[in-house]
Amino acid sequence: MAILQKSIDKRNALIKATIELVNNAGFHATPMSKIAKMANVSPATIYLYFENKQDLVNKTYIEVKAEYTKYAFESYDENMSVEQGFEIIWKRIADFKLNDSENAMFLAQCDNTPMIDELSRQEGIKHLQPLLDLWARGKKEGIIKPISDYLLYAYAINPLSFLMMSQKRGAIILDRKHIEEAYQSAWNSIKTCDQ
Amino acid sequence: MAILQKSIDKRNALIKATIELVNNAGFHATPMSKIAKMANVSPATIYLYFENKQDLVNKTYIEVKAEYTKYAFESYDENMSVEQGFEIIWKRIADFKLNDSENAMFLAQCDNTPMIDELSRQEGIKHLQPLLDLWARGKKEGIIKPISDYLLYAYAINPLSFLMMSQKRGAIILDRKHIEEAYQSAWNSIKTCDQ
Amino acid sequence: MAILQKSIDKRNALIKATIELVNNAGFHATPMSKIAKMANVSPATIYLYFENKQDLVNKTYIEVKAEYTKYAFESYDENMSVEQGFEIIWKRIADFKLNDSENAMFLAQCDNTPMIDELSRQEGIKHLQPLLDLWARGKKEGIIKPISDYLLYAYAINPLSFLMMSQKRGAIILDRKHIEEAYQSAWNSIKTCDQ
Amino acid sequence: MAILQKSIDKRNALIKATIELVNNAGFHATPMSKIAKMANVSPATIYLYFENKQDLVNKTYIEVKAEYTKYAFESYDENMSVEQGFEIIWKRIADFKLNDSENAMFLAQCDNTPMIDELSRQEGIKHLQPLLDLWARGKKEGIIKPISDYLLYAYAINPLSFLMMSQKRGAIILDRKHIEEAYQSAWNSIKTCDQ
DNA sequence: GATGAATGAGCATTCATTCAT
DNA sequence: CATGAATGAATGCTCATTCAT
Repeated sequence: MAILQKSIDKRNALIKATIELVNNAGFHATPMSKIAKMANVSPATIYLYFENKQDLVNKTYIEVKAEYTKYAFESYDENMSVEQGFEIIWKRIADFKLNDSENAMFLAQCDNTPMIDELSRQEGIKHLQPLLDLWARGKKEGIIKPISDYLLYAYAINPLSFLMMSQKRGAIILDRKHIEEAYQSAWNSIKTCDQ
Repeated sequence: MAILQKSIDKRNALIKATIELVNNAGFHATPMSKIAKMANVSPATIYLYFENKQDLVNKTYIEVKAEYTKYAFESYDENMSVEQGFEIIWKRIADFKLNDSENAMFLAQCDNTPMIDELSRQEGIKHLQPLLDLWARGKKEGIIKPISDYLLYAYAINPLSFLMMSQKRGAIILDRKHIEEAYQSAWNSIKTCDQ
Repeated sequence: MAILQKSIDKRNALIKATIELVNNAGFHATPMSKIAKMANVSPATIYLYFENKQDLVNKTYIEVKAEYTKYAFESYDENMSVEQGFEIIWKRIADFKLNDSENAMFLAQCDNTPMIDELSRQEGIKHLQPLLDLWARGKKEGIIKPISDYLLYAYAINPLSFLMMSQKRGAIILDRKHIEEAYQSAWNSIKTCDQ
Repeated sequence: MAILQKSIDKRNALIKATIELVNNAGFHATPMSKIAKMANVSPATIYLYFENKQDLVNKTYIEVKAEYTKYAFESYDENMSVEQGFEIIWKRIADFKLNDSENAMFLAQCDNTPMIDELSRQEGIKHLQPLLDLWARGKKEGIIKPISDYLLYAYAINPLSFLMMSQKRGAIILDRKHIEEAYQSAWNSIKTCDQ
């Protein structure tokens, strides 16, 4: 195997270990030594790939966020109608949050905690642009309520994080029917009423 | 002042300090010594009121959660109509989350983090019963969608946490108009469509 | 024993351990844990008395330097003649350097190493003032060569450090006769020639 | 360039880097990786030329010491008179210490610190033999005081180290006049008095 | 010879918790 | 009740050294 590939593998193993351990115990309760052990490297090796613990978790956040948005928009096409486009994106996001729950949970923890640099947070937000563009189009067409994007996100997207956490905790198991109901609630909350 | 009152004051000071410090730095980045200093007591004194750090944060969570739900239901009366009752409760919750943001932020961090005992979490949820009862009535009357309470909560209530965090971070300032729009989205997402 | 005394004892034990260990191994090869062990306290206890390792060694330096100069000038009296005063001071310094060699060695290491803050170094120098005053008087009276104090110190006092180190290393054992010879050399090197 | 020359260059670069870095930060605060970087080689390469860090610093010491003594005796000739010979040697040493202060400072640090093997220290001393021989001759001729060579060195030579350090620290700038004064003090301190 | 990636051992420092007063 | 001094057990991070290439 190429030497470069080995490096990438190690980096990935570290990112993966970070996600899993931080999910289970939180940032500060996760020692570097444990991350190293889980990734099968020496603690010192982490510092070949990341500057320090904060950098490790920042980079992990950015990476997961990128993966998340890449997945979200993969099957979306700007020529779709607003409603169709929203449904496509929403379902991809639901898919990601509910199936790839390790990653989703990590993001939720980062987003509700002073665990991530403000800079990395900004970096992570940027990738949502296509959704904001879709909403802008929807507003112009009178299909989406003319309200702040923060409100739209709060009602259309963010509830999925709550559902993911609930499922993760075993409080509920989300089947196809739930997803459909959730989608309807999401759409109802942001579409203009007189449709 | 009664000696008992002095004790209560110290306990309250500890709870308050815990909230503020955990909000700013996270649970594990908040040393007991700092909490003690902010509450103007000796570190050892904390252990007269709480078993250990975990107990301190658990109890803090339960206390804040109780305060939260007490506030939420204070002006609600079971004789109100479902829609009226929901609006009353929702607006109280919005009030709490957006105005008493220290407390609300603390709850959000607890709810998205492995920081709280599962037991304490359960304990905290119980207090929401009146809202669940209201929803049950709404479903029977055909006013509220016949879907899982988790879904209802995810769409009707939880978005307020996201908005509170956004406001806390300075991304948005929520005025009366935003609140009204948010309420409409919340209601749209859970009411049955054919009204 | 008073609680205050116990504190002072611990602080002193730490200072003493620092001197001995740094003498044997150097600053960076002396772990805090070893210092703690030798002083019979926990590593954490050091940080109750000193801010960090650098602070510990700085404070140790200042303390030893103060002890050194206090000893040096103890039997000196400003009414003495220049020659008599110099002899008194010189012999006290010789006494200190050659008998209290642990302390003297520590000072020598600090003075020839980037181990001490520049600030602490300045602080340490201040105490030599009486000797400089004596030399000033000597120059005015035409007894001491009219040359820089640095030169006077280099020839009159500093050689004792070299002799102390040589003795410490076992290369020479300095008896009363050596001391007298050394004193003659010191005095010859700074007195004006035409006496 | 011959392959051998390239090797010598690397070794020299390592020695040079060691001196500069140890001067600035001390032995233990100077990582091998930094030495390697400054010498433009890989850390691993150091181990092709030296057994380990201790060996590197030992060899550096011996090399610098040899350079020092070579310089010191270069213009000395055994046929010179004792006084003339001493002046010649002394002035060469002063030259070295005050102009090649990087090297001189490194020696001073080694000589006042448990940084060097006792063996390497012995090795370094050997080269001073011509000076000791000169002194022996001087004693026989009644020109030099009949006292221990350690005393002679302490007063005649060692003060230059102190002056070099003072100059290095910016406390004094030594001009030709200072040097002449220093020489007089040195000579006064070791010559017999009745000349 | 030369390297850069890798590491185990070690270090300064912190912190939850205890205990004598 | 209340405390501040004390501590053992971590933890993040560094570094001399090795080794596959």
